[in-house]
Amino acid sequence: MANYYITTPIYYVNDAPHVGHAYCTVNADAMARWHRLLGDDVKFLTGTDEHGQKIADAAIKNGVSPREWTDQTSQRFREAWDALNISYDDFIRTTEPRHFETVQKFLTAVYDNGYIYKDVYQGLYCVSCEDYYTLESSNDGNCPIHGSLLTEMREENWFFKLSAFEAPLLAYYEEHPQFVTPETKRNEALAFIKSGLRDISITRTSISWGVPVPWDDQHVFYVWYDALINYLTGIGFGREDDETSTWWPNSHHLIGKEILRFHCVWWPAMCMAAGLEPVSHVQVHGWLLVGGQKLSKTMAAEGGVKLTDIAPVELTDEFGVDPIRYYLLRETSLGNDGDFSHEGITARYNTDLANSLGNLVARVSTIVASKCAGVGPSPELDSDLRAAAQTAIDDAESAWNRFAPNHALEATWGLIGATNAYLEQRAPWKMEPGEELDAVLGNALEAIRLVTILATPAIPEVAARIWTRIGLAGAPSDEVFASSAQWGRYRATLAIEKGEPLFPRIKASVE
RNA sequence: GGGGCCGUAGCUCAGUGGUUAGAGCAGGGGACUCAUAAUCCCUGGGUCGUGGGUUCGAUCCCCACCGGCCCUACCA
Repeated sequence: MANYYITTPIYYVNDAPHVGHAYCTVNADAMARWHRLLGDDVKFLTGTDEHGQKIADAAIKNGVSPREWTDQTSQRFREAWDALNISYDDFIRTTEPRHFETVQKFLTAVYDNGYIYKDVYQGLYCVSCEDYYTLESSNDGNCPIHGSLLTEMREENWFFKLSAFEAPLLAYYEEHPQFVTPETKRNEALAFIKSGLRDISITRTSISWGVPVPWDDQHVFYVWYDALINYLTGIGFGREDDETSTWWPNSHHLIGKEILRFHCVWWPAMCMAAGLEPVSHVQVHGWLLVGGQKLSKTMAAEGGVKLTDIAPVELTDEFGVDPIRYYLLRETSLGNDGDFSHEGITARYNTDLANSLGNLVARVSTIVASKCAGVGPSPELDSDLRAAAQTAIDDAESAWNRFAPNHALEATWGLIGATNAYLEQRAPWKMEPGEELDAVLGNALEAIRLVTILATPAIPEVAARIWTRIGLAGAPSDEVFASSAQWGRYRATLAIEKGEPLFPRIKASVE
């Protein structure tokens, strides 16, 4: 039993929810569900990032106030997460009063500790990007993306003394080898820190859509700077100290590789500056690619199907909620880029879900119905299947614990394969009713029971349905893993149901 | 310009401290018929991107190059 706090990034509401957001959120959800299964106290936080000039502009363009605009767009993320059966415990919006309060408390602490000072921000500005560049990061004074000439801008800003944290960050990395995973991403962050850190501008005077700077009412905080603090808002920093100490710093941020720098450099430094221990773990994931193409909204120009064009709800409507969750978790290993395609979803669906799992449940329940009068027999303690089950349990447990859902599911499906092979070998359909038949079917049912437990973080709805079909009351997530994930616990309390196919095969690749 | 990642069987990906390089899917052959035309068994010589280097020996170490990608300080 432990406390487990996991977060997704808060998503920028200028963008519609797409598969990339879903990928990250589903992974976090599976981890949250896994830890609830272990019996941990879990807090799973997601939400939306709602400040910044682009949001304010978008609102004006649509003829509504920024508040109304973000209300609408934030709601779309909630709808997407509802469609994907995301079990978040809290949904934060950076426009909420609680967030203002935490941000102001946090940054006041940083200010009081002497890590914020006023200076003139001077930089090269690209109107198209709405962003600043340094001379080095520019292309000889031209925008590296648009190629247009950058204009010199000056603005009085408050700065965060990031440069003061180079040594403390390196020490923190040294003392916490698991701070950033996988290791390649950790190396990337370390290389960046070692290359030298510059102070960063954290406020703006040119816009008003943001969190006001408490000690200077001319300024609001720069959007990224208030955004990171959401992780503390969610656990009551500066408002409910007990809540904060319950969940922090032993916490987990799941993030995409493109925001590594903010989470692995800025954020721990900010925490240190506020006198707070940094988050204990940042898990970095890669990107999904469509047809080998990278899909971010900045590369929209090229045309073709982009990941950002695919709404999660379209996918769940087409394939079902759990199949999409399964695909997102199974297909790629967290940390590397992965491939995303309709064909891939269809293949996973048919082979893993329909043929392996669905068919196993169907064939077993049919035989139980016809030869055991619908009552599930008990398993043998010394079954041939027991070793395969134990391997699956051990491997899946270890994989879930190290943020490797794909390996957890691979291990789980290993047991499904072993069970199908076991049935083939024993051929219960040829047996007369009796002890031998009961033993074989009891063992198969027990294997199925264990599979549903191991798979429930990924496919909670279907796992619960299978649980019911094999005659068990409640759901696999009702029990604590340590006691339920043991061979020999299967005892039917309800009648076995044949039911409709759990995953009807998909004939041709759709569309 | 600078930093970093990737390039392994038709496809999607594992992998190692340097011996005979792996899985799933697809393909081929066989078995079975309880099951969603499902399942089970057998079947994997692919220049481990290219060219060099180090070495007795490299897919894995070093260098260069080609191709794809990320970051370069507001896009999971």
